[in-house]
Amino acid sequence: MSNGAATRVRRSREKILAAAEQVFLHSGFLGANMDAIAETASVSKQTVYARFQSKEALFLEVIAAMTGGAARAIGEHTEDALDDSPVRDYLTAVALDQLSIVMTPRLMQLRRMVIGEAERFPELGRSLYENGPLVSIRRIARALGHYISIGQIRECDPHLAATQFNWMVMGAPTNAAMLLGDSGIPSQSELHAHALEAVRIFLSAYGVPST
Amino acid sequence: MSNGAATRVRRSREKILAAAEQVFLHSGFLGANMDAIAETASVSKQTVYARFQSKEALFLEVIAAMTGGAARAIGEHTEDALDDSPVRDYLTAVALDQLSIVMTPRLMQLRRMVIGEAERFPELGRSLYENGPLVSIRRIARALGHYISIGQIRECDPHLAATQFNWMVMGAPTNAAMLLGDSGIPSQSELHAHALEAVRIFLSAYGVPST
DNA sequence: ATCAAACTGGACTGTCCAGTCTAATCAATA
DNA sequence: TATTGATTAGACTGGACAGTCCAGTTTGAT
Repeated sequence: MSNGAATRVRRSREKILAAAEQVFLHSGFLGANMDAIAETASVSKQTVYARFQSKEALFLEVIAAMTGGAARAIGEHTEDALDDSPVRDYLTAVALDQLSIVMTPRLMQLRRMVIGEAERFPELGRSLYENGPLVSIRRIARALGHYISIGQIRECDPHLAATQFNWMVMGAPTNAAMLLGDSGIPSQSELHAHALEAVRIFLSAYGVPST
Repeated sequence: MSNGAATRVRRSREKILAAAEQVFLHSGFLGANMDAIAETASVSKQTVYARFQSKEALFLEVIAAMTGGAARAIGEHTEDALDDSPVRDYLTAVALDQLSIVMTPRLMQLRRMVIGEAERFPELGRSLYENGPLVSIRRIARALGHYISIGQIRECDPHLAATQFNWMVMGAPTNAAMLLGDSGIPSQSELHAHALEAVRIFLSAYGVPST
């Protein structure tokens, strides 16, 4: 095999990323300490700097990896397959999926940190917005377009309606989690009830009476 | 007069608080620099430490003052006086008021900072939550209770309904502003349209058909 | 004019930390 | 076994910064 060294490099790289994620999420960018990251990764500081140019570069990679991971997770679920089920079922499934994927301590910590660093690293906020909420909204808008065309949803701007729906579902839990910490994340059953209620409200405004 | 010195003390105190607000909002707790605060306040560092025990104490006072100020601003408006106007008018007024008070760069920066420091200073997040959203929700819940009793709103849990309404109004703009920075704050006309639509949706779900 | 409290500028201390350097060790290949 | 590249421990540099100290000045009241 000609990959002995390469494997070692990849492994230490991953250990460092995992450690950095943990430390950064807990302490923020300025509060994090490169010695602590190296120690958490069980790696020498030198190795950290062999893999990553600087604290800032490491930080950006950690955030990019987490943001990308979350986007992929959202993308995998609910892959439009439900197009021929009733609107109510589709919306309910989307709402539950999103809540269960996003409302985790890890992603809420990521979000808190990105918001906190929005002044220093504005591109992170934009990236998280575009890879998170915006992706979901676009997907929902596409589905709503379909449901409008088959008469299960009133005529309306699908993107606006999708935006409304998205934040009806995500707004309350997200904001509570932002300000109250992980203990502000609602329980599974609360989230479930909240999702059903959001769908009910949305359909009573945008649904077609007949159905 | 026996207040010469006292006046001076109060004035320098206010200059320091104003400067600290500016610097902290821009750089966060760790990123802020006490020398910069003193210089911005046109005051010597010594004076800063004569008024405030430490960086942390100053930070906490700044946040407390801003949080309290915002809470007061929300409290002053919409002082329940609208109890005998139609629900639609009341909800519209509340929504517009809240958006215009809260969706300002200054309060959005405060919110970003509190979220970013949620790990270090959890009590700030709780305080902002209780003095902000929770106050509004309670007020709306009280009003909804009234409207339920006079038959303009369906039977329901007023607190839950108020929570839904609050986040339908505030969720989308707030979250955009958190991740996208001040440029993510919607324009006045967008906010206006958004408020009207939120009221429409809410009433189609919770309103009484007759009216 | 005198006094006391507030204030100033700036030097100073101690600490923390990003990033570098060195000399030695370890692991895989050939 | 010899070579090569990855890794390690830990010392070190330089800069930033919270908080203190001091010696002198300003301010307002008596």
